[in-house]
Amino acid sequence: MEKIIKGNCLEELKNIDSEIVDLIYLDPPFFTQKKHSLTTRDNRINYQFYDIWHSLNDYLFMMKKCLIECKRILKKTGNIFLHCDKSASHHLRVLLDQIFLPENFRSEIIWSYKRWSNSKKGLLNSHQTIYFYSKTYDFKFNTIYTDYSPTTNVDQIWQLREKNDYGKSVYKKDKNGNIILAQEKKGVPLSDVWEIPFLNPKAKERVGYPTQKPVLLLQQIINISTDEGDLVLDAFCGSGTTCVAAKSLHRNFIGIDISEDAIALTQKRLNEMIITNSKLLEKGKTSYIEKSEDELFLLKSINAIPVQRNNGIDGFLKRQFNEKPIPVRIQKKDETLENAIASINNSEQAKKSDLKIVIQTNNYHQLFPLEDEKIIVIKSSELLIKEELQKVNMMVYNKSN
Amino acid sequence: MEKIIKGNCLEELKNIDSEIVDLIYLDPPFFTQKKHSLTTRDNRINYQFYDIWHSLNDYLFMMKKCLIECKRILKKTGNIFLHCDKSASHHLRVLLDQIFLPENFRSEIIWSYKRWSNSKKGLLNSHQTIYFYSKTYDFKFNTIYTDYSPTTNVDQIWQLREKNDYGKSVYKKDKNGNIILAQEKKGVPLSDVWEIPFLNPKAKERVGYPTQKPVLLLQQIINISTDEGDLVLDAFCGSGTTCVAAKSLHRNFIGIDISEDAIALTQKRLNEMIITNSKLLEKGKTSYIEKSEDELFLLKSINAIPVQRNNGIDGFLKRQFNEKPIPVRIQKKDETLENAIASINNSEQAKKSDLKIVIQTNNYHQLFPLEDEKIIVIKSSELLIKEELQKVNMMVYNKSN
DNA sequence: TGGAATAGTGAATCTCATC
DNA sequence: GGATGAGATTCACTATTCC
Repeated sequence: MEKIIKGNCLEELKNIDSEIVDLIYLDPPFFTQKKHSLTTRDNRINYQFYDIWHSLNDYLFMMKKCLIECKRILKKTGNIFLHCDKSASHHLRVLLDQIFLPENFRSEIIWSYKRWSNSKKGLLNSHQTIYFYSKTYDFKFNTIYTDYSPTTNVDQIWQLREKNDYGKSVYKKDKNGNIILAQEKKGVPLSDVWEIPFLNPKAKERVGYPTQKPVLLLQQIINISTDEGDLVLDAFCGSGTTCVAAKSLHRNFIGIDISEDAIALTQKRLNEMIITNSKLLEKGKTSYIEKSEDELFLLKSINAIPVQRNNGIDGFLKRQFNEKPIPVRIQKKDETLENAIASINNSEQAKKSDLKIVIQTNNYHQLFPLEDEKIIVIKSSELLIKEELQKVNMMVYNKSN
Repeated sequence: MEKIIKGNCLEELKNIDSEIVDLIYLDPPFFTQKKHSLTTRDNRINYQFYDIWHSLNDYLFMMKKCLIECKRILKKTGNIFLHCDKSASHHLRVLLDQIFLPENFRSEIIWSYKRWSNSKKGLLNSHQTIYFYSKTYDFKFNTIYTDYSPTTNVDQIWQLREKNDYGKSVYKKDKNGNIILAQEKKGVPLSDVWEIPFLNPKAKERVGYPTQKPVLLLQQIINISTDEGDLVLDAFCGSGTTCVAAKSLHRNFIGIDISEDAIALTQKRLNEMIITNSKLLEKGKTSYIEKSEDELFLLKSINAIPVQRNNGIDGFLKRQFNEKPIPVRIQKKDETLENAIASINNSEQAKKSDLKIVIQTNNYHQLFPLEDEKIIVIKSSELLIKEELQKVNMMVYNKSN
């Protein structure tokens, strides 16, 4: 079943039979008290909706009525996910406790992401909350396993453990004192903090609808709480992300939205089914990091900001010279000092600076006298220490002769 | 001021003058309805406390009274951080809204960590929430800057941009078509999701107290919301992490706890922060909780192992000389080089070494020629750069005359 | 006075030139 | 031509300026 309904969510929910839905995902207005508006990239359609309410009670009253209907249509094994942000999350969870009861609270999922924004006085917001409740204790759940953390001790994965007399966890041993191997391990169960990249402004998946969520987020929710063929419902479907995710995972779905534009957009997306894989998730954050730990410490020790993705520059100082940035280049292990200097000079960005710094890290290659006023060469502290130690060793050697 | 008070938090708070505290951190029982108990590694002390309540209302009534007192003692520029977990966070935030008002809500901080799995049905719980409210709009806040994301390229942070006629953002150019460089950049402001490792069960820092929080977490809170000399209060101080963090950052503090054991433990931890030189080596890799970040980076950049602050030594090189350790001393901000050298020479531990290293970090005091063969003085990279920049500035000045 | 325009942001993508 | 990498681009941001 694929159903997209234009209409008021409260009224439309009333038309749905009881106990037939496996998963409800709700992404209602967050009570931001703002008008949200965004235009498609071709400037042809301006999507907007008003998240402005007379009072908090108005908002909560609407949400309460909606949640009551949701509970009714949910199967006994069904789950509900309510997406909110800091604006009203606490009030919404109080509602959820009222309607679904505290014992059916399953998780507070944190969707965390990095975002572009100007600095403000205070901390940069970079997460939203998704409350996960089930209708009963007997809820459907598929455990997803993720990779072990790199710091995990392999011994702990392979060996069975038990609690000793003091309640401490120790490796279990048989009568002969041999360790006992554990059963098959699948990885670490998925945690309740989900680092999923925010839908990037440049992503093809973006359709120009404000508050659009990444398909990946919805796929994860659908994966843990439903099986193929199950019925998914989104009562505020907006740009239709839930429907797209459900379709891609072969689930049945019902999408409801009050806006004509939203319904049209959802239909269009279902026909095109454009889902961009996050390159960042695919390749992993670490694949973008080109600097070694040593280089990072060195940069930090001179109060420089590290930059990746640039051949000539490793970072730049926090202070400026002539109101221009001061780029820094660290001599690489097998690089001559000349090459290091050439490298920073070739960098398109560094060319615009009046002063550049090269940090020398080894002495394998002698440097001919430097003419360029715009380049400062500094020996790294480690190199200086190495040189001094050599001097002292020489003295010790000479004396003992 | 350093004050550790044994007593009921409500009563003790009442004895504190109004509007004198800069930062309150509260880590109350979370309403888990459980008894928490943990034993020290040597099995000698069993710490425990009861987080069992007659009803949610009982719990909230206690917290409400506590928060009202907190508001009273907080300065007009003061901040409060309330640490909670999923058990009652929503109710606590409703309380905070009531007492501190919604407009003084600053952030919902997510402390996320990796944890051992006890595979249950559902998502692995791996975060806690810290609510950040201020007393007024005019609150104290120090922005901390973090590194740019590895996916960020230099070009855009380096170049000034403007909106063109179509409202698109493009690089700004001068009359000659050259790009214009941007202002000074400090990095990315700290976000509200903090990934700080949960106390590793084997960590030295761990003292055997249940619900113990990492010092790093508290240091971050103290850093963003107070300056040196400010007054920090923790009304449920437990194992005393807040006090340790406050002391390490040179803040005054008051810690309150009802448990005799907790008070004793806090005192013990505070006392151990002053560690005798003789204990230094046997401890080996001691925790470096009191080192400033700058010193840490400097030590790391020369491949040295940081040691806890003592009068003479900041760290040891990983390599040895004459089969003896090489201690390192970093010249402090307001310290003459002579004093730095005297300091390391006076250190009991350093006396056993054949070679010592002093890293000079400023030029305020001239150094007379050094006779001592056993001391190597190295200028820090930052100082070297500073000197070079001064030279260049002089040249620019002379030329223009 | 207070909403609207605007100017400054940086994450992560897309694009396009280069190998 | 596929892979690579540098550069440009866009926005559920935020603070300031502008009427």
